[in-house]
Amino acid sequence: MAATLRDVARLAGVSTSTVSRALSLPDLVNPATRARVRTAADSLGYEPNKAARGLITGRTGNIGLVLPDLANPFFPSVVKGVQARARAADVAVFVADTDEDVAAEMDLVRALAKQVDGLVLCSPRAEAEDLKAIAADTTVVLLNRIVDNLPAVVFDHEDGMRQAVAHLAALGHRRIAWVGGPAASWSSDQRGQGLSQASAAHGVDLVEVGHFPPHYDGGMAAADQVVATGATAVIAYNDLVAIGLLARLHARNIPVPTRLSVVGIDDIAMSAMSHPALTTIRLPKQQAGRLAVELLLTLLDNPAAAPERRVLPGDLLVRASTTEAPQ
Amino acid sequence: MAATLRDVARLAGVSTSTVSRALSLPDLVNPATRARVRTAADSLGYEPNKAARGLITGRTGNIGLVLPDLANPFFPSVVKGVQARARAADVAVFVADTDEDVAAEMDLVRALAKQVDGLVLCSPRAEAEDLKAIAADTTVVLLNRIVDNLPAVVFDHEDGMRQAVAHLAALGHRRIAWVGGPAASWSSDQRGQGLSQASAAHGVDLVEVGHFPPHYDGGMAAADQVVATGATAVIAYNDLVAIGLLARLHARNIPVPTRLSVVGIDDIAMSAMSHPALTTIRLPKQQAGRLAVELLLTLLDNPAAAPERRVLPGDLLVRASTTEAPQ
DNA sequence: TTGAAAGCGCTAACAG
DNA sequence: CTGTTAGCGCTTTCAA
Repeated sequence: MAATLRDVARLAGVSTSTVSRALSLPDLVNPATRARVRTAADSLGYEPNKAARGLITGRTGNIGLVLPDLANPFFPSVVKGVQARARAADVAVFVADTDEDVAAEMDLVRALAKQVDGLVLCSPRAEAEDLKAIAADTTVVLLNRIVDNLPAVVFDHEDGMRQAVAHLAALGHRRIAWVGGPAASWSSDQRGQGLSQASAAHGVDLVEVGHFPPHYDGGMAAADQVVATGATAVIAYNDLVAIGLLARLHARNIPVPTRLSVVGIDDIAMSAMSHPALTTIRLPKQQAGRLAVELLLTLLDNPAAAPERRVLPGDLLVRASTTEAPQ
Repeated sequence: MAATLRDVARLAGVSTSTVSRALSLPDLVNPATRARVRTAADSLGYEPNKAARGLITGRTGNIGLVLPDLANPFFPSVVKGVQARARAADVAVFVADTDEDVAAEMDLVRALAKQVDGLVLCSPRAEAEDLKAIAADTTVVLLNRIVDNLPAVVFDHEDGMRQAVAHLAALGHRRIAWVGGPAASWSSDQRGQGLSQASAAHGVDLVEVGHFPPHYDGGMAAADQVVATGATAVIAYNDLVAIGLLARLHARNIPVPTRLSVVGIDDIAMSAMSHPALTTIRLPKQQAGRLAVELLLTLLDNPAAAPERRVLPGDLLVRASTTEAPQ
């Protein structure tokens, strides 16, 4: 069906190796022959067989992206960033969704690892040890997770939380509730810690109401506990949780923001559409995806390179869900 | 690094061909040797190299999924269905997002086609001719699109629209607006047609307000025109558009549903969270994804099989955004 | 039931 | 600068 290197060689009247070189290392071949080969290749619509090439070079030209849940709008943004950068480098992307299941995550990672040159693990929930084991025999870049000195792209959660607390403190809030995400989530952890520091610095009380699923239902579930803390403001693990909070507060006739201010994190599209629109920390999701691939490609070309870590700042977006503390 | 067939053969004291057979065609090999080979393979943690196998069998064990926009929650659901079914068959999935760009779509499809056994094209915007051309040299299953007799999984849009119109007509609505999606969208077309028929059957006026981008902004943009039609109910291309409508109507102080009833399509998670919650047509998205892979795998195993078409029904979910026609 | 041999499409020494 | 040779890891005739 498809033309092979030999077909091109035959047509151009040269050996297969010359064709191979003319196409991959043009400098090593006489301009005249190079042109002849190119013409032949074009006329046959020749496209190299990646599998065959990979067999010998050991590179597949594919990478894998593993993430917890595509239904959370945070992740599609990351996917877009990853794909954009990958496409530019002519590499294809396997995408795997773990459904927030730690066991499935490791299985998927291991299965993918054998078929790709490298892996981007986005917000992985697995144990640090397991991730290190994977990284020992596959090139891996972490996204939104730090494990020892594995290469990683992360958001500056600490700074984000500082901005959120500063904002609320300036509005007179003295007691802030924190609705955490999954216990296995590194970012939830980071945010919680950043929050502790920032609230100490601002002299406000921080009340943690526990861990909740990182979506709408989690927010619904957390709302009553938040209210019970007596806090005048709440920061949620992410926008989805914040929107769930909003829904439940609305149902209970607790006015936002007049009685309770609500802050989300991520800035997913939906957060601008909620009622009231959500104050949130915008995270450069696509950029993070692009950068992760960038790091991965660098590492693949130069395995000896030191593992890099890139920290991306987030920024506070003030919208209608936060206002001055009551009375 | 990884163990090869030869390593296993050596350890088991047999030839590579025997190992190959013991693992892929166990019946053709003596139970005793088979066991020996299996033990050897396990102890080495042997995993066959897919690329090498593909080189000879012509099958990669990979499929591709191309879709317009992961940021539209409709598509992640499809992805999940596709991945679930693919995983069960031990095939990996390349995912490509075209960003609703027709040209990019064809490029991606062509690029992917060479690296996979088959392709699932979800809601493709390309011309029928182009899709047929692709299908001529790659196994393709269409999802949410019909082109001649290519294999496809589709939703019964006509019936869905009938349900929507019946619902609104029963509530006394006599003039219904339709906000269409992208002009290149097959499903928008189908829905429009279904709507024409259903409204004729129910004796209600249908007013088409044109084509809009299939997301929140599209709904925002369409809202004023919808109001100007004097319709008492509006059906939107999808839930995202419907939610955009809701937002703009809210901003203009036009009460939903008392003054205007709003119906969406898809039943994305967000539609249950909007204010008011959205009446919509639920589409079995994951199931469609699973089915598409199912068809694809069947076709790959039996290329001679007649192209099948599966039609999945949607069902009306009545929520707070629809009520009786005013006065 | 098993092994030897050939070869999928390509790249990478190594000569020339 | 170019051709020859060897082989990546696997499956599949073909004989034995």
